[in-house]
Amino acid sequence: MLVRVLVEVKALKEKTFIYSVPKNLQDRLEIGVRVQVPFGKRNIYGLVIDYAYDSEYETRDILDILDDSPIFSKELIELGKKMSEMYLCSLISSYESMLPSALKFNNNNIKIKYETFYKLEKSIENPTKGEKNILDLFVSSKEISSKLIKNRAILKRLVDNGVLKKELHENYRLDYNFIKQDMKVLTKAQNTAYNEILNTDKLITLLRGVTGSGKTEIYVHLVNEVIQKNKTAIVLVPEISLTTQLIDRFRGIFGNNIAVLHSSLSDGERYDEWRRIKSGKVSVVIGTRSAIFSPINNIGIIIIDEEHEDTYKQENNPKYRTLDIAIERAKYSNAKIVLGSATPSLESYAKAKVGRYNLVELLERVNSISLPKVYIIDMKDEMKKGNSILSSLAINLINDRLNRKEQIMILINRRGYSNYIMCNECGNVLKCQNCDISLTYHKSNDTLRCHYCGYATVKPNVCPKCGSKYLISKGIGTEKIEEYLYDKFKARIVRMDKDSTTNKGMHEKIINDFNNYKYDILLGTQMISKGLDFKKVSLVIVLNGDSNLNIPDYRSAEKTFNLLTQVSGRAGRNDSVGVSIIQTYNPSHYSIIYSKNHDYISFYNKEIQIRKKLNYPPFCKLVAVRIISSDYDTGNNEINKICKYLKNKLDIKYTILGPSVSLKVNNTYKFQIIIKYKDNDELHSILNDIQLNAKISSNSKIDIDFNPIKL
DNA sequence: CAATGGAAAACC
DNA sequence: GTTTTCCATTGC
Repeated sequence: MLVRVLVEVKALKEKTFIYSVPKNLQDRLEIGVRVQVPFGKRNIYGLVIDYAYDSEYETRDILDILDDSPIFSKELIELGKKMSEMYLCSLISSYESMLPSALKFNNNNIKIKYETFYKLEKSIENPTKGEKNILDLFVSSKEISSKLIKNRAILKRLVDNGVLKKELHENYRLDYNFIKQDMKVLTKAQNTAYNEILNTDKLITLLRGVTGSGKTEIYVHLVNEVIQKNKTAIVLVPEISLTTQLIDRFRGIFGNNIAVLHSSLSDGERYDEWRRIKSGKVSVVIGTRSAIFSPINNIGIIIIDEEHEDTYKQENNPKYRTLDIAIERAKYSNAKIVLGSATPSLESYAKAKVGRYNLVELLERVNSISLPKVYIIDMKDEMKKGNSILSSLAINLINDRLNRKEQIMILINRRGYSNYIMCNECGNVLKCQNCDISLTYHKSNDTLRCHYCGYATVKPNVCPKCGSKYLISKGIGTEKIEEYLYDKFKARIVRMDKDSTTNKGMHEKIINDFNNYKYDILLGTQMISKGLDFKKVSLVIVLNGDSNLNIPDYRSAEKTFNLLTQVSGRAGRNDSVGVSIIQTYNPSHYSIIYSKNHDYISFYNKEIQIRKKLNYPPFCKLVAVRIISSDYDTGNNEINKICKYLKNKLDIKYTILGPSVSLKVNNTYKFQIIIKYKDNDELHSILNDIQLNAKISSNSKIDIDFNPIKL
């Protein structure tokens, strides 16, 4: 018996090896188990990914099988192979991305926890009082946890005499408390949408529902329907900590029949959840993108909530798009896919409009609560009035809301105190030593920090270049706003950004406290713009509504529109009409104008024309070819070689942009070429060839990224 | 012509 | 990844 084994040697680009399986291991061997094999002079681990029928080499015997049952089903084994082809990454990286780290090839640190139980084997005559105490426990249940049995000595005697039998049960670290909730009756609009999703022949449904239209309740009903048919569901969310409300709802309905794959789970907890899923104890998995690889069978539906979010793209190998994986898995199990969003990505909406996806739209909020009124404030005018941070309208409305004991959310897209520190004498801007990025001042601990690499240093008193002591801070971040708000309003303010939420559970605490009206104002970065639903919030203010517009990316308008629409949807979700204020220096930009009226369709129509004119997705596809190098000159050299080669190989059907000049980040340089294409076949094999065969200097490496999200 | 060392290939 | 092989260079 021969098998193909993927060995755990990362430096090996893509080699699998054929081993023979000795007789005594043959009945335990299945595809998807991990094995120990001899490799050269040492013994290493590997994964059985196929049977083999002959080998041109002399084979050696597998030494041992590590798993009692395969850690990958056949479906997932095939998916791993497919991913490595699709994204031009190694098989190892494919499979590793699909596993909880506890199972990664050589990780022995995480152990399964066991709890000891006892089972009654036979009865005894004339038990002593102590024995009777123990035996009485077995009247109500067959198995009793060792935790409930106090008297160890008698227990041991009963086990020794064969009265009780010891059994180990796998124990899960997580224990959820939940209050059982009832399914809500769907509104007429929700019910129509629900039926349109259930009855479609198309693989993918795009559910566009304005904020507050009750998408979650439709998901609940869809998942319920799937469970009734004895099938399973995967529900994907962009970031777990921002989606607690959705999870609470699911847990309330489905109780312990769901597993949640948190980003903040410990490795042990994550392993436990993985095993609960694998053992078939749950029907629903809720999680972030990697939950798409859950070891769950017989999938009936895959829901991708907030489908437009960038977090659905993995940034390291395999650089997959969650939807692409969802499609593979849905096809395998004959499942449906639902993409949900208030502001679908242009690509998804375009596909839905031409009929490739089933388009379902929910245009009204539940109970017809009107969408917030949005004011766009031109900060150029406000500056003339001397309002550099908050406009007069914002100040008035904040005071008004504070008096009415209502809550306020303020979004500023930058953390820290000030953006950068500049010397007023020589104009020097203080930069990170590892990156070509200016340092942000954090007043709370008087440090300068690099938001790219994490470098931190105490703020110097004098300019490191000219020695002048006139260092001035420029620009505003969350810390400064917090200080300003406190001075101006003396209100109860809580700040939520990457700095105030580093400790485990802080996120939830801030959200809960704010929800319980322990604060008047929630101030934060992008973090507060998504998924949160606070009843008492009646005013939302965006301080630099145009900050995304300055980023040179073909999606910057889309990002701006999404952010502003999502944020202003936060206000007035209950009975009062909410108000949103967007402060900007670009009040006439279409992404801002259309977000004022929550007018996705007009935004789409405008933006799609621009995409067409400039030939950007959805009118073409993109792939980034990058060189990552520790040395500027070598990297520059390599990317130019590749660029030349590609220009030679690819005909005019392909547009090659770049190579772009690289900034230093964390002491490495990234050089990039973008290729626009429509038809992938020829390009894919050329890129594969480059990746496998191009001779690249040892201080550089090549990196290929289909559908890159950072240009 | 052996010794050396660094790059390339093999490892099943 | 470590070990082995290959091959060009160097030294005598």
